[in-house]
Amino acid sequence: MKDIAAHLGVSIAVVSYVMSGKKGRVSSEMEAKINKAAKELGYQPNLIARSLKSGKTSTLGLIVADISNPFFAHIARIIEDTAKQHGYTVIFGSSDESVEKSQDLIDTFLNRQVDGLIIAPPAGTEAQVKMLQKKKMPFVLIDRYFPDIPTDNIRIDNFGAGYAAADCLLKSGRRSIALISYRSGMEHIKERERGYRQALIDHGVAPQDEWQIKASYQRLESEVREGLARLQPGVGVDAILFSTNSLAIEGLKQLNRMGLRIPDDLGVVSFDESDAFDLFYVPITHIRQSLPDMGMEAVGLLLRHIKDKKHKTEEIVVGSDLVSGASCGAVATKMVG
Amino acid sequence: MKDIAAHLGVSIAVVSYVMSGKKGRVSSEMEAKINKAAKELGYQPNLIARSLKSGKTSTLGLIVADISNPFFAHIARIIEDTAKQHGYTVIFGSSDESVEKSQDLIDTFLNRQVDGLIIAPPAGTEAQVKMLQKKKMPFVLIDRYFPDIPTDNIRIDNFGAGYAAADCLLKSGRRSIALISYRSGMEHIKERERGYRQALIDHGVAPQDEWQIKASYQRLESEVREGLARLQPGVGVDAILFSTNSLAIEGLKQLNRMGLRIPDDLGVVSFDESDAFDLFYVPITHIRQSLPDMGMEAVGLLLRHIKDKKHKTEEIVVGSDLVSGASCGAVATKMVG
DNA sequence: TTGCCCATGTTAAACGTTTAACATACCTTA
DNA sequence: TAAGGTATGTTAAACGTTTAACATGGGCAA
Repeated sequence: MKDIAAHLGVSIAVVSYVMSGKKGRVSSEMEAKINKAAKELGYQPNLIARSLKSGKTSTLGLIVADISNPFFAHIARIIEDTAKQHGYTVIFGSSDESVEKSQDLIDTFLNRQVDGLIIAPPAGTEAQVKMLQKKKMPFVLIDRYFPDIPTDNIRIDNFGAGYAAADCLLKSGRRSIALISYRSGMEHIKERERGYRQALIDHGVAPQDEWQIKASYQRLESEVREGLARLQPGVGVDAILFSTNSLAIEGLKQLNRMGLRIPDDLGVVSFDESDAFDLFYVPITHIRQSLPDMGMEAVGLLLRHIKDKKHKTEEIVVGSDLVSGASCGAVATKMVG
Repeated sequence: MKDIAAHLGVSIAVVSYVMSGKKGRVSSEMEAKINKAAKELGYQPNLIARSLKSGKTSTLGLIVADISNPFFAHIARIIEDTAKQHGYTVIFGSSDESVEKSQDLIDTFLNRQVDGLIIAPPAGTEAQVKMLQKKKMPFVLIDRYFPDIPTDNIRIDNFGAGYAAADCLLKSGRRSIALISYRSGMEHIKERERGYRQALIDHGVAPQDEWQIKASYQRLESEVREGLARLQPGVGVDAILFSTNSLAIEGLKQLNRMGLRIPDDLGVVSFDESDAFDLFYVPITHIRQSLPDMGMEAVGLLLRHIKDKKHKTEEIVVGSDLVSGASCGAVATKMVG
């Protein structure tokens, strides 16, 4: 801008007026001259300076458990696109379900003056969420949420989805159904568990504690292995419900290794999507969450909150549906394609 | 900082000196007082202001074809981690293999004053790359590269990998081997094609033009379908080599639909990794690129280039290997696990 | 005692924008 | 013709840092 002003022998202010598109502030001849000079000199605005002045960065921070997990990668893509449509750029970080990394990322993003945050919060980060609220930093939670802390959040009907998943297995005649989930105790997982239990009860099956296997994010492989050993699938239980895609992928690998056939020896249903579910020798029935809706709603809600700081908190439930493969068991009737 | 200075009745400068860790510039009592006040008042540095002054943002821009593609999502994760270790944050964007979107992202990132860029460039973006060079903006290319433009870049030995992939099929007794790849004409794909052809020739098989199917990124499904129809797999060709994971996923879905059995009716090898390859009814033999190396080297090289603008360009070839499944055809001898 | 140096703190300019407040000249209108 | 309005440009302060240059006072050597 300085160069343009000097080149034309005018003040920096008038250049700024035309560059920032203020109408009616400068004559049209001057505007033309300045635009011409700007093009010639290849002017590009310095967004950092702009941000410093305006206090806005047009940047959103995205914190997920792991960007390389297809579930989050897919959401990230939607968020990126939606944010761009509104002139925002996204910076991201992976928390690995760690409280410390999450705090670290939040601090980093705050220091970088992001305008808002989209977070899939790890278990145990209630304090971080409250801190954001105290600082009046706009944010929305996705996928997970804290029932005791009212916040903007986007999620599916986890109870209903858990119910539908178990229901599918029960309707196929399965009676002893295991649930493999994360140990974290996050509410969305608990809801899925509740849905699963209710479905069992509604079908006259008493849920057994030993059917519920918990694995930790950090030691997925070994704990899934131990869990499966305890379950004795095919003998002890006749079906398994996985509450996330990563659990299912790991579980299916091990079931393959154990030589179990699905759905003959064992019925299987999972949450989330994966190319592997579609291409498995029997397509895996799974709960599909509407990731486009989740991402778009998250950005939309966040931007509304950024623009109107007094915005009351909203909880948005987006769609999910059961995609029928043949892994439940009733091959003939369930196959969809 | 202003608050701290006022609170202590000192100048802003001395606060700045201790906050930015300048040693020997301020007495230790003063330093202690200021640190205490900073903690009490919850001071957090404004990185935007810092950046404006220093001209450095400690931010890297990452441009990939699609962050929701597991290949790029995985690289993104490595890059994120490596960048964080060095105090850098990553902003990302997906080009969808579009020249315009790529230009758009580059412009956005430059305006945001990123310190450097990591780019998987779409076909036809030579001019963009040259523009970056003219502006002396540090960047490194990953996965793809332009043979006519010397740039920092990280890639695998695409010729060797293509050769190894085809070799595996040939050694299993396949003679008519199709290659399905992207139409883009990017050098890394061409190299894979050259490797494939050379392997055929070395095994005394004359490559047929009609064995080479090209699909465009934007119309993947229909063009793969048409390509497969022309190939008549199982009749016209006895094996298919896919040059990327997305092509393979799409292709395998359609082969399933066509009722073809692998490896009995058709041998298959793919590039890249996927959970679906491991969990397919027969594990898919594939070329695994060392993503950790690619990501870490990319960040390392970029930071070297940022620190030393006179750094001469480097081309780094990272490892790749053939992960044997049973999809080549020689089930008995090839199975690995 | 004088003169210097050193340690420590302050002042002010700068980074690239934005924008309120001011200045100027011209045009109306009565 | 005078008063007021309008159109257009300039000045300068501000955003939150950093840092060169300057100021001050005390300690030390000769």
